[in-house]
Amino acid sequence: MTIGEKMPGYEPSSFEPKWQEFWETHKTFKTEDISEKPKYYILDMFPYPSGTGLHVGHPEGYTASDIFSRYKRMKGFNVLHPIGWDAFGLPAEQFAVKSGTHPAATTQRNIETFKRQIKSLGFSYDWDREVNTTDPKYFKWTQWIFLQLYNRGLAYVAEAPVNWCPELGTVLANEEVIDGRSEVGGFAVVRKPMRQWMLRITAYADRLLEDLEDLDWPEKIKAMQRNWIGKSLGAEVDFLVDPQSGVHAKLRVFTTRPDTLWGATFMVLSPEHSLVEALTTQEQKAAVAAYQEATASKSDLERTDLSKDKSGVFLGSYAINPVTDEKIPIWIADYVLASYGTGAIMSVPGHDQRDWEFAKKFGLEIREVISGGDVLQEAFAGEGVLVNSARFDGLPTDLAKTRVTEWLEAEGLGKGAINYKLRDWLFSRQRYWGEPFPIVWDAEGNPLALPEEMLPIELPQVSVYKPSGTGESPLASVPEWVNTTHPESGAPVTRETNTMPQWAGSCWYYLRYIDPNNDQVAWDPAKEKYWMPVDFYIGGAEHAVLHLLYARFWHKVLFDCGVVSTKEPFQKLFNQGMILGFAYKDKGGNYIHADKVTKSEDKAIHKETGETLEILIEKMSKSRGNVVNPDDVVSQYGADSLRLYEMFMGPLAATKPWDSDGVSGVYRFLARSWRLVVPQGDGEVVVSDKIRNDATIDDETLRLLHKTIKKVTLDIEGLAFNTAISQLMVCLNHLSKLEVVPAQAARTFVLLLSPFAPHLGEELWHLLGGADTLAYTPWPEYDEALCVDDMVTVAVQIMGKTRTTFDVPRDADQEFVLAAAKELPAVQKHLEGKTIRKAIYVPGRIVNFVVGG
RNA sequence: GCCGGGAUGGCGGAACGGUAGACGCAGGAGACUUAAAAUCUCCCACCUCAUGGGUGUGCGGGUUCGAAUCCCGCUCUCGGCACCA
Repeated sequence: MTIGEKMPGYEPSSFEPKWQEFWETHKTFKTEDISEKPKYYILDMFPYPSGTGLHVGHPEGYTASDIFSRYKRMKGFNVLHPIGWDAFGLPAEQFAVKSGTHPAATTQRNIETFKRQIKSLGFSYDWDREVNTTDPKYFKWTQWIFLQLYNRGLAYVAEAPVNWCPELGTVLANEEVIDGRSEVGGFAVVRKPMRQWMLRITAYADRLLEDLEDLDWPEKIKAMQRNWIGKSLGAEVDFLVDPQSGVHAKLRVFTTRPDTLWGATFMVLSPEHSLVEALTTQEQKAAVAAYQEATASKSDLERTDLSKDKSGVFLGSYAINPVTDEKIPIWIADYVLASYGTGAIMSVPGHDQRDWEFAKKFGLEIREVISGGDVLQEAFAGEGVLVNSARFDGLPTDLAKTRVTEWLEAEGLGKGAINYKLRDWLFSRQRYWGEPFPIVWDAEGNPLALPEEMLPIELPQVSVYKPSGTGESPLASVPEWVNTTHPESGAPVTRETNTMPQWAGSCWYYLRYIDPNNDQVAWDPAKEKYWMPVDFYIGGAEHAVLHLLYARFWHKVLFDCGVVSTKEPFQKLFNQGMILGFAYKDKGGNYIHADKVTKSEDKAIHKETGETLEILIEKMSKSRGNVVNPDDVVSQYGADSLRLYEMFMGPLAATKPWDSDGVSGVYRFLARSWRLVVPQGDGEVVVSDKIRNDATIDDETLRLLHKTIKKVTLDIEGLAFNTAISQLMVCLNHLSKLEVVPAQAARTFVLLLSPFAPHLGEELWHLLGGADTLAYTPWPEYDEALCVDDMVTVAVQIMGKTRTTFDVPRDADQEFVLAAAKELPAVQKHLEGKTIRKAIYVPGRIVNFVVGG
């Protein structure tokens, strides 16, 4: 689109940078630490400053939170709206490995790009509160929080099978492994035992679950967290190993179905179970060893592949079912996981599909103990009534679970138990670019916490960033850093060479924003009390379990330490939807970059070959060639148009495709808003003489204005920005047609527009005689009485079919309206020869005649 | 398989149980212009023997004077989880 030649048209580039500079130099959005005003803390999810810069998906959430922030300021709130950088992480380190550039330099450059881009969109952040997780002044306190965890026994070292990624040379958390491959890079992941720092998040499982109740979060996210924590109620039951086998041991199992105990016809241990060796008979030794080896070399992907057949090996020995006293065979199989429950199960093939498949394959007995299905055809896992279960026969499932558990406890055979899917959090990484642990090791191999006064523990300079491949971080190859003395005893010690995962810095950044420059404490308690909790947290759903669960965990620990005043950090959470982009594929199935495509009508044509391409709507990514850069949109249409389009596309929560043509629509709206105030002329920017201070507002305009204030206000509160914008369009369409525009009406319109298009808002406000900035001008109020019309259009239906409409006074009574409706010619026609059986009038809405005969 | 969302014109999307399709994009017609761009005005679900009538919110039922909206049963689709005993 070319901007009209006549000056002074709507030219965002002529004033957008000016206002950005104004806000910056006047510190317009500087937040008072503590104020008499009510507080409102609105937070964007912590961005990772990647090398590729922003794409149009990023500003969606930022724009929404900015609109809300600006609105809240105008409503009289003291608003905390900060931004910063989650800047540790793998990409900068991988770049360092390849190029030798220090990750700090890469990080710095990326942050500058992000800042430039973000600032060009006019977001109202308090830049004095910017934080950066890689800054020693910041990670000093990340390390301090780790010490609090350590001192409370929540951080420990364990030799644990971990997700080892040879390609990345590091271990990964369960959450960073997707389908047996690394989330970053998609490399294969194998299991390998290693010494690792773990955080005891499982100790908080119940609180993390229960406290979800009071949070104003999307149900979907709560469900995902509940699912991740995976609380199961059941029982632990002890199975005695058959004394004839010569082994005196008990096998403990966890089951959620104690009511099916009479149907347990065999047992299965995980291949890693500690009693496997002892329970393996001589004849089975070779087969068992081979199976264990095969399992160990399998990747998690192979091991969890559902479509594969059940596999397993008989150990040769037997256990005694404690309720039937029968001998049942003990097997190992990889469908039983070492890391869940006790690593052993009682197999009830009649009532568990996995056990059923296993029994079928190996010819094991399937016994029905719950009636209601046909266990010869498939396992019956539903609820039913107990059979073949001695004195418990006839009990329904739920009652039987309780009764059997009570009986097991009384008999000393078992007890009620709870299990969680949630595992402790694997907290160390074999990387350079992360926070060092404030831990040293003594000569005996005991970890010692360094005193708080020594923080921060900074990263040393290294010459090589590549992981050694042995599982040690690049820090291990810096002896002058590793070898040190203990500050108190003076004894020689070695530093922990692992670093913390990227999640560490983002677990508490929202607390640092409250008091970002404090070098005495992590944050001032009085300020924390004033600002917490975060009132509104906006970000993508990709953080549903990882970041949000970890941050909640840390927050609860800090709460127990008495350093935060709320038990939850984020009161309200909202996930904006993903923005997709049009992608194009040729006949060969290759993606064609959007630059090489012309769209005409509904077809996409390859500019060079003329081939008609397939049009797809997919997630934006470099490889698909469908990334839209906000810089391009800003230079073509201006920041306000980008912001407005992001919000106008559809509901904030919805996934929606970016259509660059759509930007021109909102651009045209902003240009018409400009022309409402500044006429198309040939000279300098002057306010239109149609705008008059002395003009009185006609009734129709006044009512439309109040309706608009109401709709925009309620829509902002409900995050329905798309419909707020459409109402502003309706309002402007009307104002544009007026011969004389009362200045008061124009000013109100500008105020309502300003959170969405703040640059244009400020510029027009200024032209209309407003003082320096409108950022703190009170938000317009509406009069409910002026939000309705005196005359309303009522639809007239015969048998629920609309036949015509007519206007009546809003407060006309039913009798009058029904009588008037009957007289309408269009109604008469349909009533002819018929009897009105029932007449309904919904005031101001509809008349419906039910007829018969 | 389990848990969540969705499905409305050519497209993005609006609609307290009450006139389905607001607002915008694309498209069409016109005005202005030497012309184009920009701007402005109007049209724009489908069918039809058009001042009217009929059909329409993924499919099939139901509740109701009245259903895109509520209930029951499906289909398709997008996210997430997935051998968790």
